[in-house]
Amino acid sequence: MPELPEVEATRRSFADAIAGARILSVSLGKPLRWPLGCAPQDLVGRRVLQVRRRGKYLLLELSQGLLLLHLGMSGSLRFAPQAPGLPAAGAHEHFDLVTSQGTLRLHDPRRFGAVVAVSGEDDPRARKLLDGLGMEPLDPASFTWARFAAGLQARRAPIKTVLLAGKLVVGVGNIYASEVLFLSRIHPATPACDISTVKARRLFTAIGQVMAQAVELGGTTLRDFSNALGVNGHFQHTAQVYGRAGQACHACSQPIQLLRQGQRSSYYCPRCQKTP
DNA sequence: CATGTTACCTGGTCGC
DNA sequence: TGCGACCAGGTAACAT
Repeated sequence: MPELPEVEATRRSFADAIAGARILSVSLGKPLRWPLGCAPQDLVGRRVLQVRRRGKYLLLELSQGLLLLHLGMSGSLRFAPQAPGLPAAGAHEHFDLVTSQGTLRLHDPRRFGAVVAVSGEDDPRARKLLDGLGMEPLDPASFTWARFAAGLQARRAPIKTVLLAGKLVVGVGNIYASEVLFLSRIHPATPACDISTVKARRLFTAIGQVMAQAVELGGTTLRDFSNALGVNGHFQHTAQVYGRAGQACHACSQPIQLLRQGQRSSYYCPRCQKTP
C-alpha cells in the first residue's frame, strides 16, 4: 500500500497532534516483520517529541530513543485524539501506542510492517534499516540532478527495478514507478545506463513533481489506504497508467500494456514509451 | 560487486 | 457456494 506519498501524508496527518505526548501504555498484537526490540513497558513515560520520515520509514523521535515504523505492504496508521477514541484492537491491529494526547494504532493485515525501538539513528538496528537508502525526492538538497544522473550511469538493471530498489532514490514504489516512467516516456525495461540525457532529465523532474503532487493529494487510495485521521487519498484519479492494462493511453489512445518484471507488474504505453 | 529470485502473510478476485 | 490459483502498495535474505 504505502509508498512515500502515503507515508508522508500519514505523517502529516498526526505529527502535530502527537508532538509532546507522554506514552501511557503500549500493546502488541501478532508479531510483525521484526520484533519491537524491547519490552513494551520500557517505552512508558517517554515523550514523543516529533515525527520525521526517511524513505518509507516513520521515525518517532522520543525523549529517549527512537521508534522506527514501517507500513510494509498493507499497513496503515490511525490516530484517535481523545481518550477512549478507539475500540478494542481488532484481528489486524498489532500495535497500539496510548499517549496522553491520543492513541496511535497500526492496522496491518499482512504484517509486513514493523515497529522497532532503537536508541537512535546510530543504533545498529536502525543503521541496518536506514543505511544505504537513496536520495529523498522531496528534499532538493538531497535529490540533485548530478547525483541522479551519475546513479543511472552506474546501473545496467532495468530502470523500473532501479527505482523500486530505493538505493538511488527512496519512496518510489510500484504505482509511482509506472507513473514517472510514463511521464518521462521511458520503457520500464530500459537499462538505467542506456537512458538518454534528455529522458533522464525528464525522469528526474517527474519523480520530484509526482511525489510532491501525490503528497498534496493525500496519496493513493486503491483499496483501503487512508491517513491517520481516516481521510482517503486522491492521486489514483490522476494516475495515467497504473492498473490500466488494456485501456487507452491518455496521450495516444494505444492500449496500455502490462509487463512482468520479477514478480512485479509495470504498466506502460508501448507507443509513448519506446526503449532508449 | 551487481543483479535476479525467494520468502514473509493475509485477503480479495476470478474461473471452474 | 466452494475451492484453488493468482494477485496485491515492500524489502531483506539468499542465490547466482
